[in-house]
Amino acid sequence: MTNIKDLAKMAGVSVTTVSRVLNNHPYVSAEKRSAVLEAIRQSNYQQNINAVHLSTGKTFLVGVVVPFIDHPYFALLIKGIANEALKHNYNLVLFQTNYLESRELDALQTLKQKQIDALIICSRISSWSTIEQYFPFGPIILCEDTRGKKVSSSFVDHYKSFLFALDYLYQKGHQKMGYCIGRKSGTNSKNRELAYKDFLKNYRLPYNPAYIFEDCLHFEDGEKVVEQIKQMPHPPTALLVTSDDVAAGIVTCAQNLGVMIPDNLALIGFNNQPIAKMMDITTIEIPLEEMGRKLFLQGINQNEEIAQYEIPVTLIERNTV
Amino acid sequence: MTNIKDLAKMAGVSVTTVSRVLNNHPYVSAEKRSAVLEAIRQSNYQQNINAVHLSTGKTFLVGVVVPFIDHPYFALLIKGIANEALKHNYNLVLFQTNYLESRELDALQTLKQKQIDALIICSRISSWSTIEQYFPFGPIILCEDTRGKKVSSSFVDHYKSFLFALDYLYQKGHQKMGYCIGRKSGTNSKNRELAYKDFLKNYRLPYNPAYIFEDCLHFEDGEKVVEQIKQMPHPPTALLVTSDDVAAGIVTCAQNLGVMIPDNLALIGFNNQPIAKMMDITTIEIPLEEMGRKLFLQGINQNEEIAQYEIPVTLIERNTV
DNA sequence: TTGTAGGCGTTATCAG
DNA sequence: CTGATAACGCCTACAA
Repeated sequence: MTNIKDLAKMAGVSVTTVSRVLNNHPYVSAEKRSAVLEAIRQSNYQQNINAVHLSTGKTFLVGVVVPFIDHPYFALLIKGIANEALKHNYNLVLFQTNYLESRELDALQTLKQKQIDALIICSRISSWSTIEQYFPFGPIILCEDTRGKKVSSSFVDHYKSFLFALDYLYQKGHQKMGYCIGRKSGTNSKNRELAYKDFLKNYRLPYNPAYIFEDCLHFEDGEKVVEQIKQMPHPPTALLVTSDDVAAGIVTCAQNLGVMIPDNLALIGFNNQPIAKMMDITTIEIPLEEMGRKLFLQGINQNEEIAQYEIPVTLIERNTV
Repeated sequence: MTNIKDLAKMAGVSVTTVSRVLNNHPYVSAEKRSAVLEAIRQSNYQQNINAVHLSTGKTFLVGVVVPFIDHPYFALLIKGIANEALKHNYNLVLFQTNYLESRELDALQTLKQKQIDALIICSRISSWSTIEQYFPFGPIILCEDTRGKKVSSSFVDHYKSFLFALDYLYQKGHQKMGYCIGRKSGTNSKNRELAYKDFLKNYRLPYNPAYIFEDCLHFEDGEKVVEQIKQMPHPPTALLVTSDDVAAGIVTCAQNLGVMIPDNLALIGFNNQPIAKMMDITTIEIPLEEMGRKLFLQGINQNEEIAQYEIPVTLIERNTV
């Protein structure tokens, strides 16, 4: 492989000059520049990017941590991140953790090793204090409410959104509402749980743990929700479903099992995925791609101060409430 | 940041010795080793991985090219790749191309620059000859039938699978069958088209271009398929649907529009995604995660010869035929 | 078992 | 405008 030194020799100039034309720096005469360019052409030269990385201390690589990628929420987030990264000539290193702490640590380590310039953590399992230890090594951006902490983030105020959706259902006459969620731990889930409990307390409604459905991630998870509801003597009359996919699964399954929607069961999905539109599902729109974009920008703008961006959501009224 | 030289000074040894303990090489006395370890502990030392890369010429990074990640087919493929990469201590660089040739070239370029050790192209837009030019720079693995070419791949014989599925439908009494596909170009699609035409010719059935539905990628795309079919004077009686997601969308929409499945319209999906099981959709199972695993291994086993692995598929009979 | 010295390919500083 | 030369941080013959 020919290197910068070879080029210098071929063009009859110094490596410095070669480096200059390579990086489009000024102060190089037209003739020398073209000599170098010619040498590059002839030799089919290719920069060794690792050497550049070592020398500059930058890699134009940003890490993205997600528990799994085969989920519309994360897929859309990554899509937004990827599109923005493309604009800024960055590439993405993907860390699929399956919520394995060791895997999350790997990602953090990678930051410390300077293999990536920044790390975006879309969802985490590891504790706050372990993540904190890596702050000195580069920007770490989170996708959860970090207000009050010294970390940047773009996030949805899930407490507020849940309260809003619950209120909406209440106005529509519902008293027995529950919700479906992916996992119960995690900041976002905790905030929703808090909202749920506060809401119940506020309206003096009873708390029924059976109204909370865990492990609802995909379309097919809607099935068990409907089955469980059918067996309840006092089923909920409305459900907040934290992913439109799952809501769609519930709608489909409900149809087959004779549960009328919205009459027997009202539904509010989240994200406003295309599937929600097609199936006419009332939903809370979360601009995930937009959020991905923001996350990325926070990662690479080092001159920027620590900032927490709240991403606004909007209710899309359709026919499941 | 403390480096290997500092460590050497602290531990009172040479950089070589430090390097040895860092890489678990033999021939270093117990006491020197512990001295180095102690220095590492005290200094909170962290290797600069870029320097390692430059020196060794390897990055433990594998590139993955996909058109978009928010699609179950690619998501599952990536999932398989990611899981295997994890086992071998590799990380993944994700290239989302949106089928932009320039973006694919970026990925290829990255290989040439030695930023990644191998490149897995799950689906491509660029021509065969341009890809060929990058063979000298590292392993390039494809996800399409490359038999007869000098490239490694793991692939499904879509010609064979399509023929098989078509035959199955024919045995069940169908004569007017069509198919839904993501895009018409692409090797895999071409092979399916070929199978389709050969099949028709073989049974002396007429070719009707209206029976081929393009741009069918997601659940919601099922809607337009059903709508189009409803308007046809002579609609197909059976459809091969190259993604279970889309098949599920068709089932759902058909229900709403009064198209009976399988009586008015029989369906065979592809992939055997969980959604197919839940919705009782007959499908051709493609072990995508397994395929991802294979692809990855082909990427990193440089001693291995060029090889093309055909991934077997199986028909899962359910209730849409 | 240990250490010296050279190399990996670039960029950056600084003196012309 | 141009070019030595010193980083960048690590690995690895080769010599001892």
